[in-house]
Amino acid sequence: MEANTFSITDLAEEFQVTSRTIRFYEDKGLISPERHGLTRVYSRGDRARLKLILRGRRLGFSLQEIKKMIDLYNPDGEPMEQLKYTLQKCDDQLQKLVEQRKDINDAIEELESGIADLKDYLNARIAGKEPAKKKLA
Amino acid sequence: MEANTFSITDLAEEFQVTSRTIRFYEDKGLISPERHGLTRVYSRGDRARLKLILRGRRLGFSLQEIKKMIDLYNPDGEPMEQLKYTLQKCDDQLQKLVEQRKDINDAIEELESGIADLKDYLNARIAGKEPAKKKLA
DNA sequence: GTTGACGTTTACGTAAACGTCAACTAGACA
DNA sequence: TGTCTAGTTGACGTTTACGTAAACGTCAAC
Repeated sequence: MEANTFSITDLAEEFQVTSRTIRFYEDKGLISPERHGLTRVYSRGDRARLKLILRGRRLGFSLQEIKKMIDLYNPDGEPMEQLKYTLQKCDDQLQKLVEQRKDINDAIEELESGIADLKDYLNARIAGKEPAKKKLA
Repeated sequence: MEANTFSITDLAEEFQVTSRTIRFYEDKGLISPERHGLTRVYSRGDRARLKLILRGRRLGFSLQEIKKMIDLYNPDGEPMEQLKYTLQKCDDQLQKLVEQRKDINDAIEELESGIADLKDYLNARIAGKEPAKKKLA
């Protein structure tokens, strides 16, 4: 059977983050493992929560946003509010990402044509040996 | 005829940046206008250089990288070195942007499917909430 | 002679997400 | 007992691209 508790390095290794990062998340209130003395002991729930945090990060959410989504989740109550909040945030983030993608696509296009121009110019210089000195845009 | 010199606010307005930003670029050695007394006076060349800087920013280059590209440009010498450097940097940046785009596309996909799931779940909850009574769209 | 617009400098603040370092402790092993 | 390892805390450092404030100069207009 798999373990039911984990050390900080267990999780750090599993998810490829530093233990400092995990402690940082704790500082920010995103996760709060139990303690045996001073030592942090992570439950399966904590592990799942960390997974969620990292997933949120991958999707481009800020730690604050992630914290809100998690805070809102109350196992006793209706999950509606949390889900609605999360859904809204996801929609927002989706918009942001779509815009970013557009910006990046534009930049890529501009770069590609710029690169092509540069290459042409360099090739011409090499081929023509010494064409006239011209000004670049 | 158009003006041959510009004040800092001229350029700030033309390119939609704050004068603070332009001074910041000067701090970083990206541009160095003449002075009349203390006041900065920008030539057409300075203006063109600023344009290049902002273009570089749009394409996602750091100010450091932009500085190197500009520093390398020596009007007296062969432009080959500068062009090669710039070309290399453009290629690198292109790679970075392509990777970023991929990450963003992945995130968008994940978000979209997540959103769909959430919506399904919410709709199911709403539908099941008061089964025989009302139906909420 | 004062107002207002614009300019200058220096210097500290901001945001995000950690990294780095020093100093300390607790437990395990020999 | 001593040493190792793993863990802890707190505080400060890093990066990038500026923003903001303080305190002052300059100049033309009214």
